Amino acid sequence: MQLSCINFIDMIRRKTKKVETLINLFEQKNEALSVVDLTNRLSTQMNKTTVYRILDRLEQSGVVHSFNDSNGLRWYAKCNGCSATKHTDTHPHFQCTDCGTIECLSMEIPVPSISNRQINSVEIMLKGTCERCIS
Amino acid sequence: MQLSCINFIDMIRRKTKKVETLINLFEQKNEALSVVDLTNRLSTQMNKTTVYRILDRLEQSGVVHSFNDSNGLRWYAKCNGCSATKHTDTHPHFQCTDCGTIECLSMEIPVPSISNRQINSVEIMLKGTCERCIS
DNA sequence: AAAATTAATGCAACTTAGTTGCATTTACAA
DNA sequence: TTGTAAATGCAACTAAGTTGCATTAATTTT
Repeated sequence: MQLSCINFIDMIRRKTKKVETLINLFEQKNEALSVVDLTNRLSTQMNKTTVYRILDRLEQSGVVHSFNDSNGLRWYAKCNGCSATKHTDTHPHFQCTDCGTIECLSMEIPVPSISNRQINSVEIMLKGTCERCIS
Repeated sequence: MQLSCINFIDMIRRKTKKVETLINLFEQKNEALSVVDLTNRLSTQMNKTTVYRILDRLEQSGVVHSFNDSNGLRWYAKCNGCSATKHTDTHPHFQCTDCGTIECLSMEIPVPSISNRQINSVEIMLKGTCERCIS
């Protein structure tokens, strides 16, 4: 288990088993997870309302961040170096239009500033074919 | 009326009044329009199913493109230089977190390629405070 | 111009992601 | 061990978006 996982658990208020279950899922891969997928996979272990609420708490704590894909579905992915007060990890995502998987990319994409407007966050979604589906 | 409006009408199969009504709304400003907003504003003139279907046809014809905001709502904005077969206008958008307005930006944001993956489209959403709300 | 054909529209019912209120249970501190 | 606050389950709800089917409107054909 990585160091970040320990931080995860420290950040949130109560270290319930269900919270740990969700955190472990995020630790497994560097992929985003859709809420629909999570509620399905966890349907025997917890109520869907609980899934929504734990994800919400994890986001408030800076453990994960959320975004919506082009189908309007909500996804969550773990943050790197964020906290409850400082959400700075705004990495781009890559969604494979074949299998639907969303990867988190570590690259930095510089965005020019715009006159008369204040930019607070940047959401970048690249779409195409992933490593597995390309071959 | 701009030239593009004439092209708009030529692209789709039938130039019904309702189609023209929608196209005119997109011509008025360089802003994206949410489907929710459109169905509300047009509720006395046409059924919401019709709004959805006209928008769908306009997108198929390359007249507009759609995307989802971070609340999962669908938005449409007019394309520049697209057709039914060639969708190349992938300009970034700017959403004001105060008033919710989404502007289309004409800037080009270069995105580096990624190894072992094929990128087909790029969706960029900048979020912050717009010209009107900043003052 | 009338008939035939095809596309567009309205309406109602439906699907599904996400939310809310409230009662109950669990975790932690005193 | 008891009290308190947070976490959970459940059921009902909201709202965006979709579907099937009957009807209407626009084009084409005769």
